[in-house]
Amino acid sequence: MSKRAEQSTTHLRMLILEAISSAIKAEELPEAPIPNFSIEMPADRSHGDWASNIAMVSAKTFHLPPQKIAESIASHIVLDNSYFKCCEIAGPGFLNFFFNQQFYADVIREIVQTGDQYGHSDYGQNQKVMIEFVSANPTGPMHMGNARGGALGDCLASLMHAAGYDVWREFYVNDAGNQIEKFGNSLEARYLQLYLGEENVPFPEDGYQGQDIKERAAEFAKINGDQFIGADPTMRKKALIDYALPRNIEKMERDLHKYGITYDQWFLESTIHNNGELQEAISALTERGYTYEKDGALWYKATLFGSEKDDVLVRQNGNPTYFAADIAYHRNKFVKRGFDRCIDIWGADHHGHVARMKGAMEALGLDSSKLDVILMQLVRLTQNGEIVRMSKRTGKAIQLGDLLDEVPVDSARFLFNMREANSQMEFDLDLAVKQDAQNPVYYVQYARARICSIIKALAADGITPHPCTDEELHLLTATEERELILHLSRYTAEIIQAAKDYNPAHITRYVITLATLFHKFYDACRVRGDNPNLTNARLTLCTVTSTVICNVLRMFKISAPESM
RNA sequence: GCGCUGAUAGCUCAGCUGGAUAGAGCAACUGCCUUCUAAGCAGUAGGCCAGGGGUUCGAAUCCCUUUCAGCGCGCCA
Repeated sequence: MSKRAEQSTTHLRMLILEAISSAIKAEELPEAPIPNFSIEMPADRSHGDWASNIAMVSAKTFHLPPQKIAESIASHIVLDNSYFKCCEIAGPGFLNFFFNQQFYADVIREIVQTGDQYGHSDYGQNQKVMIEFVSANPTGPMHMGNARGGALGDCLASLMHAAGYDVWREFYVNDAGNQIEKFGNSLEARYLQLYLGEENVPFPEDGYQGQDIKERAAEFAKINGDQFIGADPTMRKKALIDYALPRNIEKMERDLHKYGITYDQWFLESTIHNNGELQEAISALTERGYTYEKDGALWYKATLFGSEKDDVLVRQNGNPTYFAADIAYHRNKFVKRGFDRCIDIWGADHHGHVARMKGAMEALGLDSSKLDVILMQLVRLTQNGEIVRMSKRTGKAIQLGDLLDEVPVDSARFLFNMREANSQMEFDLDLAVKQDAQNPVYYVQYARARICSIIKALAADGITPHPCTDEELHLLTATEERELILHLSRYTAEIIQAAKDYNPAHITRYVITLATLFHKFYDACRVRGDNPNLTNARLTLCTVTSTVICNVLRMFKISAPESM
């Protein structure tokens, strides 16, 4: 909600409490502790702009029927100098409050004044928040899950920035460990196959099958020729990895950039292996007595922190596990870099890892509640009504790059943020490619384009908006106008709510509703008319609506064309 | 076997920490363009909120349970 609206609810709470006091003084209500009560917006607008359940929840303590309590409060409440014009008693004892004209006028003024900052708040108090997302394996191209994670993470970051957090975007690059080994083995096999024939060089069973591996090997061969055929296998693999890995990372960076995503940092897992922090983290656990040796491996006592079994940190062969590195990485986020809060976006198939990771934070003496993991369900890609399978291994899977070749970025970013992370979603390729009304992103953009068109058409006749007087703004009394202004007034609160819930989908829904309310207004109220005062007020309403639509779209890095 | 998610209109999904007759968009049907973009609006139809218990003034929402679905329980990442 706008500052106005927010003030209105805290103010209202105070007014209700004062009314109860007067009612007690007048001996209409007995002295009794007042329980917690809510002030919320009813789904049905005819039930007021704010409704309170005070009479119902206090029925017990006052030993009176809710209706009676409501009547007493209503008769004692003083609404002068507030944003409310009246209070009604309804249903089982709800108190329904209605905004007065001044409220609507002030909402519009506030948006005019704050402009592209409207919606921003200091709710987050500038806390340092890291959002780590996508973090795809650099061993191959990114898939559809990464596409969803990218849209989600990036928009969430912008959302939290708007809510007053100091946001940091990070990509964790798994450039160490087992899968890099596999990567090397796969590259090596493809490289050798080029010279020795596919039938003479077996491809590793657990190798990466993708076409991209062949391509990288071929590029490498083009540069280096056959000089590595007889080389030491370790050297050969290292050379191949050193060639291919940076290129894969660059490709991801390029693809994500095309997608509108720029990270503050690409954090290499290998840095933690090399700078001693991995060892530090392990030592920290050992010092606290949470490790032991068994079967030649170093174990972490995860069972002390809620897990069903302990976990290996250092394998028998001396190599640290992924989990050990991940512990060190998260320790780095909190201890070394001092983030107040860290959000990880993971695929839902990693949910088993969440409790372990949080447990490990506790084991290190860190507050695990500062680590939040958003689990993202998989995306089902559909086309022509059929599910398109995706697999990183088949080499035929639809990749993020392919998606962006087909689907406009605006469309992808919006559609991936239509559903909550935790719900499985269907991504309809046909719909995403379609540049028409069925695609919600166009519906929203169209509303804004319409506004631009109105402004342009009126300007052509010399009618331009100028600062509104109260008198003019008080002319906006139609239901469609009121509904639209009311919705505009809630934007800041919606941002805060969405930030609290880590849920950008809340905002895509908000802006769709905003577009709908504008279209309804457009249909019911003509801007151009005989009354210049009303025209000016409506033109201003159009302008502030456009401001809010643009604020949302800009926040999500979606374009807002002036004409369509 | 243990655990994590989820189940709401034909389809895709909302429904905020319990609130007033359960919502939207697609799809179907009916209307609305000599007036600011019809990429729009209005209307009709569509529901035992998976089943069953409980908690209370009040449950789609909270608790228990059953069924079904997806996933996880590696010295993989």
